[in-house]
Amino acid sequence: MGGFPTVTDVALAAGVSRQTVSNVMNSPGIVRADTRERVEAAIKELGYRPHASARRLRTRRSSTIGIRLDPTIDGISGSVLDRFLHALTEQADALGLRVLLFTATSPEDEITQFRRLNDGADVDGFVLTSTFAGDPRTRWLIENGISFVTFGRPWGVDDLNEPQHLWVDVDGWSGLHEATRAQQEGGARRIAYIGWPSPSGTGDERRRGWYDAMVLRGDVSADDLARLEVVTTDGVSQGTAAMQWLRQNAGQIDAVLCASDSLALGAMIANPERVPVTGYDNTPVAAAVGLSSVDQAVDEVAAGVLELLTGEFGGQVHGAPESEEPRHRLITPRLVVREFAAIPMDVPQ
Amino acid sequence: MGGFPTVTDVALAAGVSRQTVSNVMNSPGIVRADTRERVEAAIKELGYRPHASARRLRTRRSSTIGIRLDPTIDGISGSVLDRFLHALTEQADALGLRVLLFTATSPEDEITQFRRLNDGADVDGFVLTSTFAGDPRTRWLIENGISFVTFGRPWGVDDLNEPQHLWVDVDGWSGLHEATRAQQEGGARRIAYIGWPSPSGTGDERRRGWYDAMVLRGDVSADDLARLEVVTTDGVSQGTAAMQWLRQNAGQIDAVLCASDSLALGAMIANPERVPVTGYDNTPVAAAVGLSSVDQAVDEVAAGVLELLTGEFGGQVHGAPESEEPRHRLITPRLVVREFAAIPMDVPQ
DNA sequence: CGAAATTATTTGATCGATCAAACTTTTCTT
DNA sequence: AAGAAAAGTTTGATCGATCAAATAATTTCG
Repeated sequence: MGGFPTVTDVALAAGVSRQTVSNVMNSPGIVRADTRERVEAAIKELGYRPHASARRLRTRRSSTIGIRLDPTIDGISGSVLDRFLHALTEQADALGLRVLLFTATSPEDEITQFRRLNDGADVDGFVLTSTFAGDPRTRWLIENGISFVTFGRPWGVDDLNEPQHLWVDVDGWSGLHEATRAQQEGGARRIAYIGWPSPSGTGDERRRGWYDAMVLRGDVSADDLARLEVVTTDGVSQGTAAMQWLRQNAGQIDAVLCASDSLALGAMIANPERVPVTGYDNTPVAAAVGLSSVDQAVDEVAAGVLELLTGEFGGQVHGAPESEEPRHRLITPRLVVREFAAIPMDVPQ
Repeated sequence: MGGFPTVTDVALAAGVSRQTVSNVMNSPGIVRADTRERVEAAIKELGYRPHASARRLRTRRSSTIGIRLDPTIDGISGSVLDRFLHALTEQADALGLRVLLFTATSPEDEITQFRRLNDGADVDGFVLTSTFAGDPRTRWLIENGISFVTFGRPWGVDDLNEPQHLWVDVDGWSGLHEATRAQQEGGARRIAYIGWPSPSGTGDERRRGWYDAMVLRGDVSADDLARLEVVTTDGVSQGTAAMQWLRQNAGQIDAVLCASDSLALGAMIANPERVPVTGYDNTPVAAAVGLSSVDQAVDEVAAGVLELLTGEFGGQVHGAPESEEPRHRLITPRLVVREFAAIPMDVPQ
């Protein structure tokens, strides 16, 4: 009755010592088979569950990773992070890891939180999202020897190969390249691109994917290519405006690619000719209104993040400095093609 | 050098005992002022942080609440839960509580997770979302004496006043009622409603809010009122279809209210006359495209959830059985009015 | 003023698990 | 078959904090 059973209770029931019970759970290999079975039976019988905090205290390991929950940024694209969070939680669970949330109002505040969670032994490491050039957070974590992996490559000049910085990212170039090729194979020649102002790490990558594919094909002049590109900040109404500009100034348009689903949604609205529009992020909104979109494959990202993080936990960080294992993962996104059908534009006939 | 400072280190530095240090942190009132200051100085000096797991082991309290991260359901409306999660994390933080995530594939699986997290002393209680009639989860939690609060009232017949079931919900009736009144005051008389099929706890509530306001005003006949209502499942294309149906069959329409932003987005697309459309949930999509919407006030919900949960932690559950404190909170949502301006429907002039 | 009451602080035990090292049993060598 | 090596199991100590009870310091009051 008195609370939950402990290792001692299990040991008593199975007729072995505490440590053997512990071994059955943590290094089953070193326990003789028949003993192990007896202990496992007792565990089941008593409904024993290890006390997570006690274990953490002793092992100095929390089996928990911390992640900051961003304030929903622009709204539509923010859902990528939600899906990532979900995938991360799910896969972490399968590895026996927990995901602890926290919030922060600024990078500096986030560093304070890092310190708090780390000092309190609440987490073993962190997952960072939305990194930016000269990010103070990664530097601080490296300096303090705290494990972390970023979703998003480091954008600083020298940082890309910093061995202490593990990262996973999605290959935006490849995503836009594939999207462009797909349209070209579908017969489109004059493919427009609505993107973000440079410099923007991710934005420039994506643009280059479109640009390279267009140049590779080579059936649009450089002048025309310039006319097929619109630069604008992110947002639905910006997408609408950009699309209107294109229709007036770019001549014939066979397809439109966008740097985000927000822009794509906007573009689609100002699009009575139903030119195929492709967005980026494959957000729920894209699915709902029937937009093609480049899917960031958050499952693979989450898997990569956990692989790197647990590899690190394995203790090889200070151990084998020249391990062959790569320090990052570049995930190839998937193009999701949808028909416009879902959204019957209601234009008076 | 050797790891982080402990209470003992602080005690040594301040020239007091471990326990006094502990008291300074947990019951500062019983420590003499000058002693307290000395200890606080030492804490600051050494950069001491209590070891969370050690404390949890001893106090048998984790200061952590568990919440299931739902798979993004319909996509657009799913973001309400994200915002709630964010608000919850932020406010929990201010109370010294942590938020731990988990996933589950079914209610049964979720119960398994409850057991795991509770037995392992990982969490002190749970927050449940998306409750439904006859929910097995709440019953199980009550039977096992585990603290929890639901976001969403219990929909079962007798459950509403079950004293063990603490809940916070948003008053959907009031939200739609206010939205209807706002349109009426703006001069609209024939206000249509696009809702979900009955029975649906939340859906029926919202519909009734519209209905009651319409009847109260009394300038639309019962027959007409019936024609102004469309029932459909949730989704953007369903919203579009419903709007088209209304335009053909409902006669003059001054405004349209919807049970969700998904429906509202769909309705708005099939709306060249620019009849005002109001959605529900105030999702980022609504903000992006300029839809009016009923905001669920997730901040208040989160505050209510934590109030109830920590009140419970305070230990009065088995203590004062007839406490005057209400066992639930009903939050009144806010109507957010937006102009259509953000989305210039691109109809050929 | 000195004993009782009150307040402040310290000491020893404990939460539940794992580590490190000691001990016992089994298996391998020659 | 005796001794060494390996495998399996047990014991005592420990992680860092708090609880409970004991002690010390201070205040109250007859």
